[in-house]
This record gives sequence, structure tokens and C-alpha cells, in this order.
Amino acid sequence: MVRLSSTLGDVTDELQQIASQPPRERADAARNRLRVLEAAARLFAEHGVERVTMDAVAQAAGVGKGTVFRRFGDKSGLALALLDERERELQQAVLSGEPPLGPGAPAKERALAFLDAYVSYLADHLELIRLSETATPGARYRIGAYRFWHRHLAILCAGTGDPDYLAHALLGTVDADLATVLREEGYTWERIRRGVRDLAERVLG
Amino acid sequence: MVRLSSTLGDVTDELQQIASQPPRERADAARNRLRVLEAAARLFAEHGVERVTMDAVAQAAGVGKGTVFRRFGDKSGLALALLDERERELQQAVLSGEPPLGPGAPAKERALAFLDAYVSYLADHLELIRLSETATPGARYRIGAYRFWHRHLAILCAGTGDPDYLAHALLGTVDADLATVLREEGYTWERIRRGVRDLAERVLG
DNA sequence: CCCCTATCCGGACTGTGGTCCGCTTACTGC
DNA sequence: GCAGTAAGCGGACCACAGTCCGGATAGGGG
Repeated sequence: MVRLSSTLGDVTDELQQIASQPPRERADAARNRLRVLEAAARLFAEHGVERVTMDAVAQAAGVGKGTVFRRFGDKSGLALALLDERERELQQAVLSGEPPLGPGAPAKERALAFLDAYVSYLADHLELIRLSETATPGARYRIGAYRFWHRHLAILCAGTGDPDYLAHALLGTVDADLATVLREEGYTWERIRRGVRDLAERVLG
Repeated sequence: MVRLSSTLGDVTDELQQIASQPPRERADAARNRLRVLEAAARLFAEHGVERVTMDAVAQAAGVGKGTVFRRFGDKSGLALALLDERERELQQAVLSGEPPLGPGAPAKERALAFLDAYVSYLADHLELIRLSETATPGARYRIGAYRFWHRHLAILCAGTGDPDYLAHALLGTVDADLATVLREEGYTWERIRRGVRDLAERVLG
């Protein structure tokens, strides 16, 4: 829809847009959001991510189930919200941290450093990451964070075959579901870390 | 439980064991199994795998829901049963077919041929394979077929870093969920095929 | 031909993720 | 303060995967 020269309307719209960028969260909403996150974190830590139902989270938070779903969309959204902070840290480190993770190092070094950092992230939050990626088929690839990592790697792979595909394939090595199985089979995190690095080195070699 | 020298009993047991190796399937059971497979194949083709419920399959087959689940375990089991034939074909080709897929060719060639054949398999049955792999978290890695492919690749990777890990990582490039997303993003099967091959060549190089 | 039982059937039932909508309440402008 | 209203609430409700068990039956033994 294109509107022409309705000056007053345009100005009002613009001001509204600038003034209320995030349309402001109501106090009760903010309180409930925190309650839910807190309850979810506690229950997940206590009983393991898989064995906690959304009803249980809602009840523990003292809110209705509808509130949890309205706020977080679905179970993977809740996991994502809990991961948000750590995820931002990693993204920040990649965007403007020290080399080799941040800008400044050669592309291959940066890619290896990123994958290494990601393995650590995975090791620290495996259950939550897995939940966020496997709640629904294809969830992993729709998450904003995945797109971010993918773009980052694709840029670092520039000049190597099909960078877009390669970035997907490299991210495949740090799939939470695969990592879970490897751990169950007795792999140490160090073995996984070496495997990822070794493969990435060959691919980017 | 150990039984000593109750000769009659032992002989009877042995005979029973030998005579009825597969304890024989009752006629009604066989009929219903075929009905269910037929109905599932039709509905899946007609409406797409995702949009067909197990109730619908049961109803279309004219049997109760319990029958479907008793026979196939769960939804991914049903998908697996439908894939069974094609899967066996590929396994047979790998075990005793012509080189480079079958025995006789150099390990690297065989691995590349296998991945190439698998991409074709994926292209032909993407929806079903995806269903069999994503019905439940970790499903992919528990399927007998995955173990088979994994062992095959691991053996072919012998002498290259961590063969067991590498085999998992290579299979990650032909993950049905990833392939689905790539297709949605506009990748042709040829592009995926080239990407898989290129990566595998670098890794096994 | 009939009986006996291991096998199988089927649909009512459960648990869980996710939706919906009438009611409530926090904020806004007066 | 107060009224109007949009944002938010919450629990009843739905869909679907998967379970269970009382009843039916195929098929072998007599």
C-alpha cells in the first residue's frame, strides 16, 4: 500500500514508529515472562529437558498454559529464549570479538575457531539446543541463529567450491541430535571437537 | 533359566525352535499388514506424508488403530516398512553389486559411489525418509539401516583420522531434514549431489 | 468336525503439544 | 481519579501419537 502526501498521517506514523519501536511490554506480561523462564530453567535442570511438559512449566510458573505458548510460540521457542543470552555472547564474539573468532584472522582460522567455540556451546547446553532444534522437523534451519551461523560460515568459505552448501554441511557436524547420539555412544567432547576440526581442516584445506 | 537333562523337554524345545523359526504369521495378520501398507502408500502419495494421520491410515485400511501400531510400532516404523524394498536393493548393491558401489573398487571410489547412490535414494523418497528420521528425536541414528550405512562408510574411511566419526559426519551431508530445507531454498538435486561429492572428495582426499 | 488357545483385533483411553476466545487488567488521555 | 480500550490472561478445548485390554478367531490337535 502506497500513500501519497497525506503529510499529517505520515508524520504521525513515523513518530509512532520511532517513539514506540518495541510497543512497550505491559508490566504483568514482563512479570509472567520472567516467571515462566525461571520455572522452566528450574524444572529443566531438575528433571531433564525431555521429561518436562509445557503444562508443568505453566503450573510451576503459576500462569495458564496459553500464556506460555503466547509468549514463546512453542516448546522450542522456550528453549531458544533460555539460550538467548549465551547465543548473543557467541554472536557478539564472532562479530566484534578478538581474533581468531572475531574479525582479523584469516578466513580458515576464523571458521575453525567458530566451530570450536560452537562445540563448547553445544557441550554446555546440549539438551536445550537439541530441544530447540528437534521440537519440530526442520526447526533447526528456521531458527534465526542458524541463519546467522550459516551466513558467517558461507562468507568464510568464499572461493571454496559451493560456499553456501559447504556452510550447511559444516554446520551438520555440530548438529545437536548427532552430538547427543555420539555422546551416548561414549564419545568424549574432545573427540567430537577433534573430529569436527579435522574434517573442517580437510574441507577448507 | 537352566534346565538339566530333562531330555524330552529339551528335544521338544529344539524341534519347536527349528521347525517354526519365524513363528508363522496368521492369515488375517498378513492380510491386514498388506491392507495397511497399501492404504498408507496411497494416502501418502495423495496428500503428502505430513498431512496423513495414523487414524486416517487405519480407517482407510479398514482396521483398528491398534493394529497399525502393533504391526509397525510407530509412524516412522510405517515409513520404514514402505521403504524396506528400496533400502534392501541399495544394501544389496553395496554388499554384492558391481563396483564401484559393490566390492572391488578402491575405498574412496566406493564411498563416493555410495553417497551418490544415496542421494538418488533420497531424491526418490525424500518425504518417507524424512518421516522415518524425524518422527522422534534421534530416530535417524537408531534405525538399523543407518547403522549399516555407518559401518560401511567407517570401514571405507579406515586410515583417515577418526573413521567412525567421519562416517557419521559424511552421513550428515545426506540428512533428509537438511535435504528438505535445501530443496525448499531452491537447490537442485544435482547441486546437492555435487556438494556432497565435492565435500567427500576433500575429506577422503 | 469341534474344541482350545495363542495370536490378533479394534476402539476406547491417555498424555502432550498447541489453539481459542470470553473475561480481566494495566495503561492512556482526560 | 475515572472511563475507554488494547493488551494480556488462562483454562477449556482440539488433534494426534501411542497404549491397553476384553473380545474375537485362525488354525492345529483330538
